[in-house]
Amino acid sequence: MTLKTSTLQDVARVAGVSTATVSRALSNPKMVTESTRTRVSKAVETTGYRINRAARNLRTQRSHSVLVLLPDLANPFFSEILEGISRILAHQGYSMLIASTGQVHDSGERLLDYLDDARADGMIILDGGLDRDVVDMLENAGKTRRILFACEWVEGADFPTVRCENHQGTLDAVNHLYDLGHRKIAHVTGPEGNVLMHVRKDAFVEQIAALDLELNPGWVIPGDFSIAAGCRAAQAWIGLEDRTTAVFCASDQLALAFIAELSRHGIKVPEEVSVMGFDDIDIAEQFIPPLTTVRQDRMRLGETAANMLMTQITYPDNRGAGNIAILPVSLVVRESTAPPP
Amino acid sequence: MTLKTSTLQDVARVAGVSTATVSRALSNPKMVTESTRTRVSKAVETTGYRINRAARNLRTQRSHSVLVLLPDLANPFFSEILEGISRILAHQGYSMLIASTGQVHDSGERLLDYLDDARADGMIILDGGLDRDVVDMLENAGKTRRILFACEWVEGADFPTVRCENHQGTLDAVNHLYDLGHRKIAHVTGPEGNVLMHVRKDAFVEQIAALDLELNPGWVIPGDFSIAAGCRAAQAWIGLEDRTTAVFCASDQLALAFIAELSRHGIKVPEEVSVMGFDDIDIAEQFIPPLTTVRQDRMRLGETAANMLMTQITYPDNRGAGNIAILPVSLVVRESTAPPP
DNA sequence: CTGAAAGCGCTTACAG
DNA sequence: CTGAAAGCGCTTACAG
Repeated sequence: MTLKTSTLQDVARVAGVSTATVSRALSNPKMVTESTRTRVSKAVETTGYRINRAARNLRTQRSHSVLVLLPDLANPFFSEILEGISRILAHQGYSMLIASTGQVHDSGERLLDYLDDARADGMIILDGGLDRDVVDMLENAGKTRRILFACEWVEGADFPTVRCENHQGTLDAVNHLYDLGHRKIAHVTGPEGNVLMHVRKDAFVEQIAALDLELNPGWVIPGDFSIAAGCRAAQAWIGLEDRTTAVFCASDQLALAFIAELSRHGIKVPEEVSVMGFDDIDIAEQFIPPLTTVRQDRMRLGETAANMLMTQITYPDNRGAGNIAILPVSLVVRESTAPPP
Repeated sequence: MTLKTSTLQDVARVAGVSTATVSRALSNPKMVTESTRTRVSKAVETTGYRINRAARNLRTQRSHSVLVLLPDLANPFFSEILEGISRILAHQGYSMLIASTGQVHDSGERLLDYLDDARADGMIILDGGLDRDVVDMLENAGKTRRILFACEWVEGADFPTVRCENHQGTLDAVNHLYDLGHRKIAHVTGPEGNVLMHVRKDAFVEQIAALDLELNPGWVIPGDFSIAAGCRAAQAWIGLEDRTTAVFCASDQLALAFIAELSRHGIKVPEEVSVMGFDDIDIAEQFIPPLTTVRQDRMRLGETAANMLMTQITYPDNRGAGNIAILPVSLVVRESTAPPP
């Protein structure tokens, strides 16, 4: 029943040394003699001492925590990335703060405040759709070495980033459909203004051209990464005068909802149309039909992001090296794609 | 390009008042005259002052953050609960720290440390499967008013909790299947040792008895809330000598994987067997067939949990009142259930 | 290797 | 209504 937690002072008194020595024994054991070390250890034990992080943070000007900014807390795509980030941070004694872009905005805070008010030493941003002025503010504040973009990024800004091979993944997807015999392929895009949306769409258009395939204007269907957009996109596809035999969706959530909406209209996948996603979220494999998709190793992405950020925070002057990591993707062929009817 | 952030001192100097006055003007505006207030505001503006939270935290002995403990960061069930929690916290100027039980353990920390080392003012625990000695430690430390269990809870411990009507939801599920004409119903359980597993299983067994239905020992299939367990449970069900015509799964993830595995074995839902879940995660509605399930309002659950915890933290002496909130559930009938073949 | 002392940036009784 | 001063609990040059 420890009601009042003990301080460094208490430990020092019990061990019969100064607080400076206790501090050293704890944070840099080899600076003190073996005998002091054991006396301090014992004193820590008997007093039940726990460091007060608020005090240490104030003194060292470090918060020992990192903010992870998500576009949307409800999207399961991020769960495993968080797992990866958290694993690395915990290992280094860092805590993980989470916020979503919308809520930071709604509560009237500025993103930069997290860094400025000593709440976070750095941030991992998973939202490439940040308002341009927010991005500018971060950049102008000279905080680029405390910020890292993961999955998404901001074109033209000087932030380190880790992302996956979006371009290659998209080519793989289109080629897979082509190899199955599809010649009319549609694309459901991510949200307008999002980098991933552009990269994947551009790669799609590029490869369609490279394969010398037809591409009607209506075959590029605007969406975002949500379930609702997938349903809407399916309705748009159904309404097409000249339907395609295959559809490449910019995310799994989109693809799953797309297939579900088709199903509600009695259209069967892959018998009547092949559908692919991007991401390989957990449920993709359990869907009926199991979803053909492009796999991103989200755990590794999270780990890589956290490692890079920790390095930057620890060695802020190490400019240049390791500013960008691009992780491989892999095509996962399952049953939502088949030769055209 | 603010390189050095300014302090209260700087503001005080510019405004021509003491730091005490600046502090008051900022945190308790009505304590100072209108004219001082405007002078301070201007000084804040020109200096670009942001409060240093580490300093405030040390001084006030409050961290203004809350830890949310998840059993598993990768499970999408929690995403929307986080959204609810985060919304309330952000509104009150609190930050949200996230960790998973496994990682706290792996990194050699004790859960109690978050409270003891001034990292968090309170915690919301979403993991009822905590080791008994961890729970005892939390209870013995007298921190029960800083901790709240949400969704899950610990039997016999004196922690406030918010949860949903698990018992009623289970009865609704069984009754729904009964009303469709099912007389042989199986149950795939949650993880051994988990409260929800017990409550739902007991309610299931109770209602089966109340309806005077048969219940073979093999019809209660052990699982956990994961996808893998759903697949395993399906295999167990398939291997049954005397198969049931309906299955009630303790979670949606379980149910979705169960159906997927059946599908791999050529067994159709609901034509050959009806399957239900519990939770109503986003993807449930998009599954094929759309999943019949018991809906928990996860956003509201998160909001309620956060509100209750904030009240406890703010008024720690308000014992007794509002120690438990039980939220209603609702049956959502979709297409994974039908009359028996 | 160890200690005395300053100081990180706030808030809050205590006086006036 | 406002200010001078103490202090939250650490860490770290600076001496010795």
